[in-house]
Amino acid sequence: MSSSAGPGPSPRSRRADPLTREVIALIGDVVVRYHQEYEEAAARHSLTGAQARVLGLLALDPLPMRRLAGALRCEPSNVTGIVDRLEARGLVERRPDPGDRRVKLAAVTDEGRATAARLREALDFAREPLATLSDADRTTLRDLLRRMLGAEL
Amino acid sequence: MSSSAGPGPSPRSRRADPLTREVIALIGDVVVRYHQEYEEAAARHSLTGAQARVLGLLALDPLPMRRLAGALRCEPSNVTGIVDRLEARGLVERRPDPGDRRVKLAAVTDEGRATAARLREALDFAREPLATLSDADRTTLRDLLRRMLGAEL
DNA sequence: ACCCAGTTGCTTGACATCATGAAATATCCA
DNA sequence: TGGATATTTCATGATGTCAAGCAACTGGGT
Repeated sequence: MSSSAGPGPSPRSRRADPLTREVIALIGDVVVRYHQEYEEAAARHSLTGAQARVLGLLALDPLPMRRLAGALRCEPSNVTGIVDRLEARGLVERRPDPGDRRVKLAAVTDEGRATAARLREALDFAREPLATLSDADRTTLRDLLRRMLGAEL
Repeated sequence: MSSSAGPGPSPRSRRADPLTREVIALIGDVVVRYHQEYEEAAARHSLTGAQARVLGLLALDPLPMRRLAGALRCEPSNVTGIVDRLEARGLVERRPDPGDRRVKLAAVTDEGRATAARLREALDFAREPLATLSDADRTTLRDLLRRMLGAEL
């Protein structure tokens, strides 16, 4: 993992200062809210969070099961069940990969695409809190988040 | 919510501008990374994410099961199982509430407190992509997140 | 005071989903 | 042919919901 964590002299004596701790706590709050609203939005469409994530990914592009597992960061055997349930509802279908008969491509159906689109609209939540920020603020926030994430990507 | 799906001019007319969409996407990335690191840090202590969250809450203060469920935003019957598993490991104990014999207070044991402390250090350390931001940047980020979250709290 | 009904807090049970890991199967590739 | 890869199946466990149950608190009415 990130053993590239800088020239830190002592790995754990590194107690964060109050400001950093507050930012961490705030990010934690954001994460909690995001997850909560994501699950609720999915539930409004009778989907679980995992199913909604898969549907969202497949709406962009069909994917082999293995890649789907990679995107979700879980075992391929887990994806089998999630796609099974989406397929049982007619939102997703499995298609053969013409180039490799071992591979099955998961792809959204028309109904699945429509559901994914409605779901995305429902995810307005992230937009609302942002409404209180001016354009300049949003730009600042974007740059800070970019740098934060870019540090280890 | 948006049941205003009438014969609207265009269903996606309330499409957010590109800047807002990018910020939303970045927040999504932060959420994904945060969760991943949280789960990994918990796993390093042979805990699940839910168990780690409960342990972290109880390390601050003993709580009735009901309040714990409220904090986790799940059903009380679910908390029973999570606390059961923590109790089986000696990290948490159930104590009677002197004021109301129906209530059971979940409280960390000494060992639980120690585990919670180690866990928190691991999390602080893991979330240190913030280190790439200057003090001024962090202050700015803090203020932006505060305003974003404060809007609906 | 008493008792009874309703409410509240927690647990239990049945069930669905998500997640892992090991083993089986089919296919690819060197 | 033999080893690697993609998917599935099975067993298992954690998390989550809901309904039902028990214990304890609370508020009337007598």
